[in-house]
Amino acid sequence: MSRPSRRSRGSVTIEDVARIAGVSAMTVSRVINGEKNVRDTTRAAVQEAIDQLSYSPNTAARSLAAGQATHIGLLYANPSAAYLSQFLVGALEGARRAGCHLVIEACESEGADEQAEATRRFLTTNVEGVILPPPLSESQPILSELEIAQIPVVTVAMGRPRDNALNVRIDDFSAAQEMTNHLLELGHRRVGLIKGHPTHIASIERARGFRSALESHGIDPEDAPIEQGYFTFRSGLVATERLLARPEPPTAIFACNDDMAAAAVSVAHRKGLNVPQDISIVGFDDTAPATTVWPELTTVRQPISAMAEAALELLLEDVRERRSGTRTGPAERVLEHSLIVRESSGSPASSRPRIVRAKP
Amino acid sequence: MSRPSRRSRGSVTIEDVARIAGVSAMTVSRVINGEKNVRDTTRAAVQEAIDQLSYSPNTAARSLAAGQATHIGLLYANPSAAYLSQFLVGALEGARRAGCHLVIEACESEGADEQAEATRRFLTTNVEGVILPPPLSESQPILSELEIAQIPVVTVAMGRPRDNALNVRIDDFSAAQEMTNHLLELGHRRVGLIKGHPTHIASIERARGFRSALESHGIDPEDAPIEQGYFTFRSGLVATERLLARPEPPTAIFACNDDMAAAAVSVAHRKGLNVPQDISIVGFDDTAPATTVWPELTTVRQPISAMAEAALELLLEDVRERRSGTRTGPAERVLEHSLIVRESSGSPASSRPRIVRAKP
DNA sequence: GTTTTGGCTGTTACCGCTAACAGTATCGAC
DNA sequence: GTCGATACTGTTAGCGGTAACAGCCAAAAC
Repeated sequence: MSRPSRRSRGSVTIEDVARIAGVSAMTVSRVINGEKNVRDTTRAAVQEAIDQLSYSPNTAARSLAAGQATHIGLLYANPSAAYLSQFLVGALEGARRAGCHLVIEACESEGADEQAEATRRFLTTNVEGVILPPPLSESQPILSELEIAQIPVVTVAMGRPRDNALNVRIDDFSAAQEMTNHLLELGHRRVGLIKGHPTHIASIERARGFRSALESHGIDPEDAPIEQGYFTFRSGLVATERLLARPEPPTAIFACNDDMAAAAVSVAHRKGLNVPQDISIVGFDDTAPATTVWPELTTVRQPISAMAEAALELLLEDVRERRSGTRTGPAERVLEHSLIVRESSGSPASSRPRIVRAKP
Repeated sequence: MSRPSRRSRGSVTIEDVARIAGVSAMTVSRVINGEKNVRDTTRAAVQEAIDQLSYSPNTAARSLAAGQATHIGLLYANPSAAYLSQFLVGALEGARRAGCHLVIEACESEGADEQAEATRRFLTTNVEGVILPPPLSESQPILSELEIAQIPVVTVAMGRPRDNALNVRIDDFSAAQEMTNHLLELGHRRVGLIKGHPTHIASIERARGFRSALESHGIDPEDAPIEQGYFTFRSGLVATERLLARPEPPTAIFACNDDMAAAAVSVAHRKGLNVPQDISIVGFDDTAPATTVWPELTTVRQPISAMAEAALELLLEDVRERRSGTRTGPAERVLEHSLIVRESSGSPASSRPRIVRAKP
């Protein structure tokens, strides 16, 4: 039991593992990093030593020695708070695993010049790659500025991948289709849509999915009540008012995110309509508002945290490849979504009376 | 222009700065870390070299060499998403500056055993200190478990600091008092309160501030309509229903957080009441719901990000002190809050007619 | 048998920074 | 003039890993 050296944290190091396993530190390093060229028996011995000491590598030493990316930027703008916090949790987890730091900054302005300016300012922090969650993933000024700086970028939830780009998304088209089918199968025929922000490709994809589902059920999408929204609660209020003011108001409303769906519920209640008895309302994203309003929203779950992690992974891979000169070009990862049915959707009143009448 | 060494990132190092400034690397290090014992002229020369090269220290090398804390835990449980994301942004910024990593984990369960178990599991990740934002800052099972493990802890928004504890908070009592005064000065006399979660000291402090303000305006707090809430939107709905069902409903409602205030607005609308003409509704925290509902909420701004940063700072200081054996004992930091007046508060109907009548 | 090949492992030299300690210069005190 | 004390600055030796390269050895090729 030798006295630990000067600054030792008393933590388990790769040397300790090497000693126990009877190999060199380098071999342990190889095992940790999953390199091949290590005999199976050796690998097993090392692994056992690692488990025995419950060793975990020091990320600081690791990134220092390997000279890997240490700072990854995350530029965000005011998505819903719920979306952001989930996204941050995922990105953080990925950053911890990779041993890199997240430099996060808000870019709330909408003007092209301000955005470009903010991006340039951001780049002075020496980040080696940038993650752009929506809505900034669609911001041309920012993307151009990053391209000029030759910084690798990964966009999240961008529908139309750029050339040479990294992107993580879900299949918005299919998701919207499934949700619309859910409403149609409940018996709804007049289904309204509150679209998302018009410049977001995700909105366009969701609207396409909506139309496609209607068509496959023999309904002309041209007749469907559709209102423009902007992903904000406020825009949801306006759109819902318009939908309900129509001569033939819809019996179900599909809002392109949960914030707008929550707004729709609020308007419905204000007009004395019960959800889902009088009107079904469904959302998209499965963020906090989906479960804080009453009734809880039927919605599409996006794996937001996982998307953030995937984005970070993709980005780090690209940074490494650029360093070693082995670019593999654009990459896109599409993650799984799922339909979450809660209490805000049900059969329309027009189809329920039949059941009532069927009673003796 | 010598060829850079093997793994060089081509980035500016402390050596480059030292060369330009004509001193040793150690002196540069001293300047960076703000140590005294550096002559002013030397310090200036170094600073100039730093600026000239726009040098920024490599955090990995720094934490490796200094052996400082590298992993700080953040255990959270379902506060409002808005609160969490702001908190994370602040904590992240602090972590980046300090060059440490944030290990964050959710602990949603409410049971004491599950919380203790989750805490123990969390501790296997070798974090050197833990940040507890509300509501976990009040969780006895977690605090006990951390105390057993002898891990430094900083609580956020805990009203009653434990012995030997680090805590960051705002002055909830004064803030609630100011908010209540605001309503009273608008002319309200029947002001209702929706309390926060009963076990949170912050709730108790806010209720105390509320009562104190009433008293100083000659109103008996015992007569004030007060309902219990739990900081959730749902609980706000119930509490508001009760308040408005009273024989003499309040003309103003002070909800102890924004989520409940948003719920109050929603109920008021459902009952056909206009805000603030028929009823004033104010919140607390200034999180996202405050500005997503209509009308926007008058509320108290808590500097959530700054609180997170302060918490991290306090914690790291403590970790360092423990290492060097110079404990300074408990520390608390109280940050400034501010009253944000928006559209959800106004004079009560009963006091407005007088103004109308005063017209010719 | 010798050479080559390729899989596996160890050695060395760092990555960029800082703790600890070892000077060196300056100044006042004796 | 010598001696401490004080203020400043430099040197050395790591922190805990990994890149690059140098072996070593058995199997394959000549």
